[in-house]
Amino acid sequence: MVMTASLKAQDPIPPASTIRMEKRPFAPVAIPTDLGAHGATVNTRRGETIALAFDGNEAVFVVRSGTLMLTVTLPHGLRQVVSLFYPGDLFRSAFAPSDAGATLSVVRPGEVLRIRWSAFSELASSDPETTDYMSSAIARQNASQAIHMAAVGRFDCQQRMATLLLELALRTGSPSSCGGLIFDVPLSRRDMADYLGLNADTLSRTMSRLRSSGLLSHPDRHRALVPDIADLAKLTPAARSLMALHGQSTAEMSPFTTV
Amino acid sequence: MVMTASLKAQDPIPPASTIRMEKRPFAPVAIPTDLGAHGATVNTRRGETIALAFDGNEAVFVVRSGTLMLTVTLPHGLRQVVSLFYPGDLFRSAFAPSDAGATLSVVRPGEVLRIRWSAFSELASSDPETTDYMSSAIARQNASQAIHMAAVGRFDCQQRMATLLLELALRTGSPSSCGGLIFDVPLSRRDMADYLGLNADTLSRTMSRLRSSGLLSHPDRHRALVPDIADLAKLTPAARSLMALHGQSTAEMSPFTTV
DNA sequence: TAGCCAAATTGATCGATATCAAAGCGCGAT
DNA sequence: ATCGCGCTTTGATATCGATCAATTTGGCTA
Repeated sequence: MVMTASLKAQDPIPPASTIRMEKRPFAPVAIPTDLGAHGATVNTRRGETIALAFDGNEAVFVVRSGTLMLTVTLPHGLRQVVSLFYPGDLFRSAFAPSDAGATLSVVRPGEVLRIRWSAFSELASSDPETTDYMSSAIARQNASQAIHMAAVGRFDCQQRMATLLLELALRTGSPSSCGGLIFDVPLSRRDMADYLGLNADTLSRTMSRLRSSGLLSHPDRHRALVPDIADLAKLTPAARSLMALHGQSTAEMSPFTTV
Repeated sequence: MVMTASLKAQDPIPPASTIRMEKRPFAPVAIPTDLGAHGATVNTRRGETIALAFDGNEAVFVVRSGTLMLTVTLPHGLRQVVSLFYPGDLFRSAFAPSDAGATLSVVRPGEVLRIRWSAFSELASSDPETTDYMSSAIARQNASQAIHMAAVGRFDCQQRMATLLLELALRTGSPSSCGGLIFDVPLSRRDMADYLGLNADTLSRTMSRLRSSGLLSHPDRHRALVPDIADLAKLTPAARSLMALHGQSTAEMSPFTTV
């Protein structure tokens, strides 16, 4: 097949000299169980926009299930999906820039905890469990954002696509009956493109290419099946980092000793 | 002049419908004065790499003066400057992704406070001033990162360049004797390019274009003079957000009522 | 001051991705 | 079940920025 040629894998050359940190796998800290008592539980519907402030107060959102997305829209319709929030993630409304058309919206329905910032910060200063949860969630998310930044700034089209798919697979994937990993792709093509800093047409093309090379298939429009996740991982320079970041959150599947 | 034609300004159309937040200018919270007692003061030299961990412990770095930069380097030499840290900013080593060749280095010499994370987090849970400082610094930096993300993901070459220059001007600029704003450009062309997700050659070209159109001049290599900051602001869709973010940190200069 | 090396500039060319346009398809509404 | 709209796919073409290569500049050392 013609297009297979362009699907070259990355040389697995780790830039050893530039790695200054020892391995520090992110030990995920669980959401404190009693956090729900301090705010409202919101059942989110797909596509819904979540108001960043309520009653004029700043808020914190804790994702219990489902997926949220933070977008900014600058003049001329320049739209960028800044980050995705998965279960365990935390978002404070002050993280959104002012004057940038920031919105928080739902890409995968689920349950979100909404807590006033004043209440949350007070709790955080008295309850160590909440403090730990907050700092570890923020640290993990910042690290994740750094990878995302590198992908958008430096990867080519296919690398970006592979990065997103791997991220989704690691975060929300589960082993499928026919081997491989199956996961939701709750974002529209446009949202994915805006997340990756690409044009939606180009993204669609790239996805078709991955599909026709057998790395990926679509049981239905918002679902993806990756027969061999290691093959996908070979396509993105961020594979190792991504696995260090979200690898063990879904501990039941990890055929990653090969990579 | 021929090239002036391509220097078209942005229509100042605010995407009103997408702005969901009221104006919330970031009130900068000062670095607690007694923070120095809990860690070491490091005098940074230009180009120096700052070890992210010391004695095998995680650390927090608080920038008192000068500028730091966080870089990741993924396989194939893909290098991305993730963010810049200015006075008042705070960086925790766990914010750097693992397996991504992350380094923290000095672009502008100054003074950095280095505190063990264990000591800092303990302090943060007992001292409200530190708590406030930490959360507001992190919030501001996250918002800043969102803008940066949009710039790298969606802006063209000139818009990115203007965004960086405006950021530097707002953060570190001071009024010059000949009118206008003068500021250090401590980054090399390559660092700027890696910050903006551009090629260094392209960046140099863009800069020459700005220079020859009179928007910018270079008294010397690492210094820039912007005669009219409003003209520069017109070139980036992120002008308003940037000004909301760092505008008032240098309160003495703000001829921005025009924008 | 001369000499050397790295950084920056500039030009010529190429290519990846954006753009524009036309089908195709799926999903919700009636 | 059918209709209609919006999302997606795919093709043809244009374009911006990357790449490659040749100078030029600047800073540092001897």
